Amino acid sequence: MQLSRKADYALRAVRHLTNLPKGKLASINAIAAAEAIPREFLAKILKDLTRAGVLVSFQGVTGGYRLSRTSKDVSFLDVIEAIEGPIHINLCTEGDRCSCKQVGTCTMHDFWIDQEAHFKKALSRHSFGKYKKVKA
Amino acid sequence: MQLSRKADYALRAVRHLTNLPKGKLASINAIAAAEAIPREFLAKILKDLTRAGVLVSFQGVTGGYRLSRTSKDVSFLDVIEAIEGPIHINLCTEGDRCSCKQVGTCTMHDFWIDQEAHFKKALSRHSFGKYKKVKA
DNA sequence: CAAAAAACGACCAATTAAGTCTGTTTTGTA
DNA sequence: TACAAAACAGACTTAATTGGTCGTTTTTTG
Repeated sequence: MQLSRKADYALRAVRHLTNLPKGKLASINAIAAAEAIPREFLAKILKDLTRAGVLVSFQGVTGGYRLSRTSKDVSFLDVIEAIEGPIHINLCTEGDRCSCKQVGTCTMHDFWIDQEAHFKKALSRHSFGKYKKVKA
Repeated sequence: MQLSRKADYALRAVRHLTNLPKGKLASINAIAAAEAIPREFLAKILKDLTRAGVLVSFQGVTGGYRLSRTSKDVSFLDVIEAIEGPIHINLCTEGDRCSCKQVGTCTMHDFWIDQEAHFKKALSRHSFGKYKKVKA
């Protein structure tokens, strides 16, 4: 019942990119140093975020990463799900993988569906706009 | 970011005990069969719940388990924390184990504290009274 | 071309999750 | 009193996941 280290690092990395001067890029090395994240592990994380469309990457000697869109349009949910996949607070809410469906009607199912919806909403409403120090 | 199978089983077991006729006990075997939980695994779970004070157990041939108090006074939080220990939605909210404290002030910390508080409140407000079929 | 950057994928150690197995103790009943 | 049925206790196992490392390749630019 805890966010993975990986997802937490991802959030920190994105927060870092939020405060980059417009048009600038940050390298893995720079982010790793600034946020105290193991270099190679961060490399994997940034790759995942790029594949998920949260970041844009540039190769080559002047390369690096930046957000793919305005920080206020990047939510915690975007980042977490990019790393961990779709959030399911209980096996029970994964639909097909829920065993209680076969046995009968699970009376606790609705509760978890509600909680999950609420949590996801909170995460999706929380954007990185809040972490921008110098507002453009 | 998901409830453990163990905690889910624990909730189902407690729900089962909620609907026991007053004064009656249920054995591990009975619960395991009714809720489709592996017998030996459930035994450990019920032991944990008993140690945590959620259930009361009786040994001997007519033994078994029952709730230690009214079902409306047993919350999801009671059960989950009995099994998984104190809930911490992120390493960040565990206080001492949070690395960001050393580095500086973590701007995301408050968000997690809030979310955790909200989630725990929801769990603590959700009691098993709701799952009682025949209301005393 | 050399340096610096990202991309890719194999590998690894430790921990946790989920469950099993074996044996002990307690207790009501035939 | 012996037996059966129940809980108690804890060691053990297996597989998956987590958190992270390493080595190599590709891209880009001064």
